[in-house]
Amino acid sequence: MSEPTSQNKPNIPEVFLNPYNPADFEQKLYQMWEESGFFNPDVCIEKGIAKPDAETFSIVLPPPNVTGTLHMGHAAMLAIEDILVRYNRMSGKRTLWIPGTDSAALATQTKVEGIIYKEEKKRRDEIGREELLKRINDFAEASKDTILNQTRKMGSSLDWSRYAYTLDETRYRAVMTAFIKMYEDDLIYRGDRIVNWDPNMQTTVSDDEIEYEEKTDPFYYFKYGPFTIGTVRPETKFGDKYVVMHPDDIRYKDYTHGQQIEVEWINGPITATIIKDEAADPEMGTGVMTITPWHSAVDYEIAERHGLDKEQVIDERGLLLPIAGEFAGQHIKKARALIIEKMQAKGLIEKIDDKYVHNVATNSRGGGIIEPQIKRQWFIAVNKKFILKHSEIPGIPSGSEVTLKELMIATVENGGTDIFPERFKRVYFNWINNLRDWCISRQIWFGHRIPVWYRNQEIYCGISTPEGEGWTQDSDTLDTWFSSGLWTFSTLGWPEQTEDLKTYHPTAVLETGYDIIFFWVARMILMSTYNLGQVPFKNVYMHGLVRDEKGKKMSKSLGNVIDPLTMIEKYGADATRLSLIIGAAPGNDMPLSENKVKGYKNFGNKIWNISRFILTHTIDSDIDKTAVYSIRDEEIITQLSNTVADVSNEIEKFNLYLAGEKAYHYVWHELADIILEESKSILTGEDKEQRHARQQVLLKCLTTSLKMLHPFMPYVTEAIWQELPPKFKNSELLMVAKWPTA
RNA sequence: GUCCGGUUAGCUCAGCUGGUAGAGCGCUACAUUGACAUUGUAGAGGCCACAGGUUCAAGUCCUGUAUCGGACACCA
Repeated sequence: MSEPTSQNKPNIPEVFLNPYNPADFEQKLYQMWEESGFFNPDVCIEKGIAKPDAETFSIVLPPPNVTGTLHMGHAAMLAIEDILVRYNRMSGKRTLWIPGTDSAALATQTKVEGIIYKEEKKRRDEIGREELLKRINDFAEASKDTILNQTRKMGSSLDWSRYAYTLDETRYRAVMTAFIKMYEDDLIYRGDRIVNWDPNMQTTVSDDEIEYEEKTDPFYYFKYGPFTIGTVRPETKFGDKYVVMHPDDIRYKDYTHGQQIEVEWINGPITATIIKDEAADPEMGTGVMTITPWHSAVDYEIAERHGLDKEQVIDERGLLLPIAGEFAGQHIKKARALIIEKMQAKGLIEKIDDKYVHNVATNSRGGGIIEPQIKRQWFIAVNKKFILKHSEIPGIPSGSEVTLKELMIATVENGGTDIFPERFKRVYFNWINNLRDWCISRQIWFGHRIPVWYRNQEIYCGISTPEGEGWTQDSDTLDTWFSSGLWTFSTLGWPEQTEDLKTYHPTAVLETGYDIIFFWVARMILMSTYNLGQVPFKNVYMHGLVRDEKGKKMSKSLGNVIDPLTMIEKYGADATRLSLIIGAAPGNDMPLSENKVKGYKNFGNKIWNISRFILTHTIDSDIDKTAVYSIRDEEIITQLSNTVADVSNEIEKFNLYLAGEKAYHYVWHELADIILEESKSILTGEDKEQRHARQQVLLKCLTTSLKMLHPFMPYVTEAIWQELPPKFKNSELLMVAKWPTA
């Protein structure tokens, strides 16, 4: 008998003759997945991939800004979440990953206003609320596909049929329902309080949205009657009629609280009142200060403690008010020098320090320098008691009298929500303990408008305009984090009691960067525990920031930005994903270099070649024929299932970096370097039985490895899977193949 | 100021509940037209920041020091 010639021997698919080129496959594969419908758990149940009563696994995608573009931070987030989702889907769970976008109210409005001003030289007021909103909405609508398509490129197996947008109809109902409920529970109130005012954007900004910039300015020492006071901001000083010192400061023991003295000041003599308060630090300068309660949070608190007058000095646009006398109407920036000139002339300046370094508050969402102002705003009371009627939160029985702050603490303290890595729990508690009432109103137009109407002294809160004439709606909109806080359940259809809500809430895990633990994580816990009596998610997994190879923050000015889309184009999505996973311990910043991505592209090709080699030698194999395994064959099989068990275990513990590394190491340095090498002689040897057995072992190694690698490298593994002869696989799509178990 | 991390091979970092050190990249030598243009084998290189302590045993636990970084607060 002669050996079959290459003519009549079955051939391996031709695609394997060339190296794996991701660009040739990725788009087609994604389309195939999407069209299969398996991103949707309902379809998985329908087609028998998941049992109707299977455990659920749900994640909400932290919604990227609707006008944004994909950066490495997104890419890392998508890689991590998609690995969890694909693993759980293959494991037979009812797996749901919900996509969405965020209106990013302030940032988006700023952007569009900027464009309009540049092109038409028109400001917000000249355009009008309705027209501006239309333009912003059009802009958001037009740009949303950019980020969504870039999200697809990473291979994200999101259920697009459940796409949510923070401003769409369902989310609008959720926001209104939550607001009204909180209003009726007296947890939302309106008050005059000092807030962070952005004179550029003409809106308040929350404490968390502020960034401090270091600046060097002159520091002035002024004569204030018998005292010397210091300031960097002379332009706020016109109304300073209180002089504050520490009660124990012996230098000023002869002055008593409430004592009045006459002092010569910027625009003439004024009556000053002595205030003794511990907020004055005796170590600081002369230990004496004057206060400006309307424009400083600390001063405001002192004034509140002693019931002092508060006067506005600077208006909302940054112009001085009549209290400034001859300087009234001038912008603070220009007035400063003139005021100093006048003070100099009056001999009220003792000394000037030229190089005083201090922090200036700026609006991190694209606005300008923050000017504290007292304004009438809406707040959420975090320390006010109320009755939580229904509760599934550990340690909080239904009907408990609680505060929102207590709910936020209990959720994490009692393990209703677990945070990884552990150390962020402390960060979370620290923040909650310092939490003040949350200012939720914004003076911008893009966003959910506050559902409150006014008529004379009447006030009405409801979803639509009240009956009768003469009502006007509050012109403010809600902080974008108010609607984001509802995200885990508003995306599932709340306030309707939908099947989705019953099935998928609480969600399994929230995966996000540690930089938004306060903005978002804490607020979701607040909103979910309050509105549903449920924790929003059982686990929080914090990833670090993606940095360059030297650990520096990526920034345009440093020129060290690595663009995920460029990486996908050059090396493929699989390589990009792996480079963001391996070597990235949870919560630690991850260094990334183009070389690293390149290295993982090689790995993709390695898998490709392993497949080609195994297929070449097994394509003619009869898998139905019984195989007699040698001891070594058994050993290989055992090692394979141990590896899978190991990888599964690390994924369950959220140690994706270990899971990825172990899978990588097995495939390259065990399967390829050792098993394939030793198999060569067997495959070309004379012993037909031994050869047949080894063929079956290698096929098993191949299909199992492809499954094991799929969550990490979905494209190349699926591309290979599609080329396998049907007799070698038990599922048409690798994406829904059953996760191997020992 | 308060809190939290880090300090391990030339570089970037792993090392979970304590049992005399690991990966990737880089480097050196050799092999290789090969399943692999993207390969393999072998190798060099670390008193695990420092000083004490607990222990039969300490990168690993405790205390302190140095140093780098981060978050938050304050800044008249």
